[in-house]
Amino acid sequence: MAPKIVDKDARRLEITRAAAEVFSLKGFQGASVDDIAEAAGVSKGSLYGYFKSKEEIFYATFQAYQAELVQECMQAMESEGTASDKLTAFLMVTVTSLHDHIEMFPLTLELWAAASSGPARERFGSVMESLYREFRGITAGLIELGKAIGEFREDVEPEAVAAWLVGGLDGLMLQYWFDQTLDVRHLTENFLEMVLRGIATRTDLEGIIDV
Amino acid sequence: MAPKIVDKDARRLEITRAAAEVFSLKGFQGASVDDIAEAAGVSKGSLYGYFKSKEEIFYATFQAYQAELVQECMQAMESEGTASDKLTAFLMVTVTSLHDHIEMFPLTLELWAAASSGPARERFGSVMESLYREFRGITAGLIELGKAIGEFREDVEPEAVAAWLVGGLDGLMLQYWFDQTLDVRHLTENFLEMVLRGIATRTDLEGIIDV
DNA sequence: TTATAATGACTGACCGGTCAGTCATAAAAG
DNA sequence: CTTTTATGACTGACCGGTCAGTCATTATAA
Repeated sequence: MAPKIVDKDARRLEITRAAAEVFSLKGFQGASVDDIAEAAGVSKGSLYGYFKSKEEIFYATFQAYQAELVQECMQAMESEGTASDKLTAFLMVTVTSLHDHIEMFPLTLELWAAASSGPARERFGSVMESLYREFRGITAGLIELGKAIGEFREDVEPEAVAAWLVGGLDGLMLQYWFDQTLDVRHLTENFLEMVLRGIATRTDLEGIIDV
Repeated sequence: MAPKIVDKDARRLEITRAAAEVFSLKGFQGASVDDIAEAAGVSKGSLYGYFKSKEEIFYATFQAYQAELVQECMQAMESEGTASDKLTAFLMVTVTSLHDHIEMFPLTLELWAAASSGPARERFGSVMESLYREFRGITAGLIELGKAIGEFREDVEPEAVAAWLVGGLDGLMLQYWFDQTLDVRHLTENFLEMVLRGIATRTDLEGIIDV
């Protein structure tokens, strides 16, 4: 006498995948629970067996999307080479991943909006804060490393560079969303070259610049 | 035989000011037209004498907010000095202005979200595209200028630096919204110092770096 | 049998937008 | 100066529609 068993977690993940598409297409408010249920191939009532509210669905959906992205980016940080190499790898992997999944970008924009005002502000806001803090911390750590081994100059402030690079990625993708003729990878490569030249120590500089 | 005549345009502007607060607090979807009417001190019916839809109110509200910001930033571009000076002035004025009006930032986030998905995507999306194109164009123009007079290196790609600086501002303010302990002005000063060093020509560089 | 999953009709709150009517105003008439 | 009247700004009750969330019922596997 045991009941029908389903893998709840797997089912939840499946649902978030369908929800991601709907949210990206219609936004958080614009997507109705009926839309999501239909996209996921389940009934509305069943949905509420997996999530206790629409907000919950959105939250889980973004978490799942983000988890993939973060994992990819973190791996890049552990590449071999100088601090510059690692920083480059991190930025290029991130920009490439965002570029390749640009159709999901509205999900991020929706989260920003949800976290900025309205009833969900408290909840989503603190998630965003810690997320950015983590990203900045890791990036700043790379810069610190570069400074420690004399690769980067003493007057470089890791927090400043980290905040701008992390923020720049967001801002760049935003522009790309509105104008997909931008070659974000190329733009990033060129800009990063300039930044690295600006923060590298004299000795390293000698080797890089010429002309 | 005529009743009291009101200055429609002035009244519209007044209404957008009240609406800006409401939209910033509750978001576009979250703010009801009744909320806005109450905040503006007029009846809902009267509101529809000034604007033909809620979307129209939001659009006008953002336009008014943005117009002030853009004007301020553009002035900074026309300051005296080298290309570096102008670029610095532009970034610092912009970041300062955004910082001082941070309570209005959710309005921007709402617009991004509205422009990214849903029914208003077409309308708001094209506005955003041209807005960013203009900002990048002006910034890139400054870099071109610097290259032309030999202040900046030949291998600097104006479009790349422009896209990243403009995007970086957005991304930085986003982080600031979630964590207002960040000293955005200082972070920007330091990072820009690094960037300018990276894009300056060798000769200029000699003067700047030492140690 | 029985415990659980799944369903979808239903509900009640909310909201954008409308419209018939009110009222303060000021021009015109006496 | 007083009365009449044309005007349009303003009001708020109302309507049609939408949607998040519920629950009584049915299906299914053990």
